[in-house]
Amino acid sequence: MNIGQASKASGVSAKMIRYYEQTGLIPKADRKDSGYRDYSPSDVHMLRFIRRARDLGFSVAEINELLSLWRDKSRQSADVKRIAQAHIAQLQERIESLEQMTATLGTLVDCCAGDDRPDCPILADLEEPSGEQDVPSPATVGTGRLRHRP
Amino acid sequence: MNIGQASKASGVSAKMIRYYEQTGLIPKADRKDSGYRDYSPSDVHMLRFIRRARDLGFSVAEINELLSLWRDKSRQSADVKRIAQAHIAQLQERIESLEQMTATLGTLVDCCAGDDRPDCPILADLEEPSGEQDVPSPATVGTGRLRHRP
DNA sequence: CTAACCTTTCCCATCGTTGGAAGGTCAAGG
DNA sequence: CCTTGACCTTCCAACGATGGGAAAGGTTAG
Repeated sequence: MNIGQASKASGVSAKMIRYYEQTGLIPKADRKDSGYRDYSPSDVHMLRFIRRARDLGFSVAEINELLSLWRDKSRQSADVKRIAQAHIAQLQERIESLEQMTATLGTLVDCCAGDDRPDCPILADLEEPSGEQDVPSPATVGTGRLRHRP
Repeated sequence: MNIGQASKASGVSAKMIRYYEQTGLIPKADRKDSGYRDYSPSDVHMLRFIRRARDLGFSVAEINELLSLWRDKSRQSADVKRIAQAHIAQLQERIESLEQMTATLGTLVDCCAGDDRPDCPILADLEEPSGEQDVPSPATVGTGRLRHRP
């Protein structure tokens, strides 16, 4: 199976398949005489696993953990559960900070006349935050990102 | 005022101040004879504006829009309101997809014995998604990111 | 044989941010 | 005066995950 077919079958772009190989997330693919990479159905299986985990917001580093547990037949489901739970906690942190942002912005928008007068409470707040206490813990907001899927 | 003092006063790192200048988000700073950048209190004011907007999850591109409205004395608050509302909609989209992820993961974790047996429903689902319908609209998930704040 | 398509590797860009190296400036103290 | 340390300058690189594209070669149907 060529990379293009593996890509279609797994939903992972050919570019990303090569990238995952290059960074060691997946083992180096077999090569045909032509030099083309050759994928087996079980490779596609693994790629779909990765794709699915990405859709669930796991980082590649986390997927690495999951993959090694997946490959390890004596894996303990407790380990997987632990990783999943930690990931849920991360997601919830992100949700909370996003909700805080929308709440703040929503308040500002509600206060905004939205007409053609130049007095805008949104800009005013950006200049001089009203509550002084800005978004609760900006330090914990970042680090996690959502994936780029244009 | 040196860049370090402007940084402390605004909460924007010196690195980022230079980056914002370089990319044209803020105008080129005045220079002292020594070559050091020289910042006025109103520059610091602008930097705090930027900082606050980043905390609210605006992208630099969006901040560019906000800044030009801010600088434009005849700005219409309707324009600012429009930008803020669009941003809220974006944030809500992200929240929804994150909530979908946690819901799916939560279900899996609940089904997981969490003991030392190798049968793990989480891994099983990653292999063969149960609902087949994976996360609702993964295509709309990405593109927006949270900022990197280690 | 040729056209159309696939694959290969390689480099570049994105976005926001941090890190470091190599070198210039400034202020205080010996 | 000179040294020390804190600061500043520019430039270059990296992160993570992904896409874009070029140049070169393989494969396949007509």
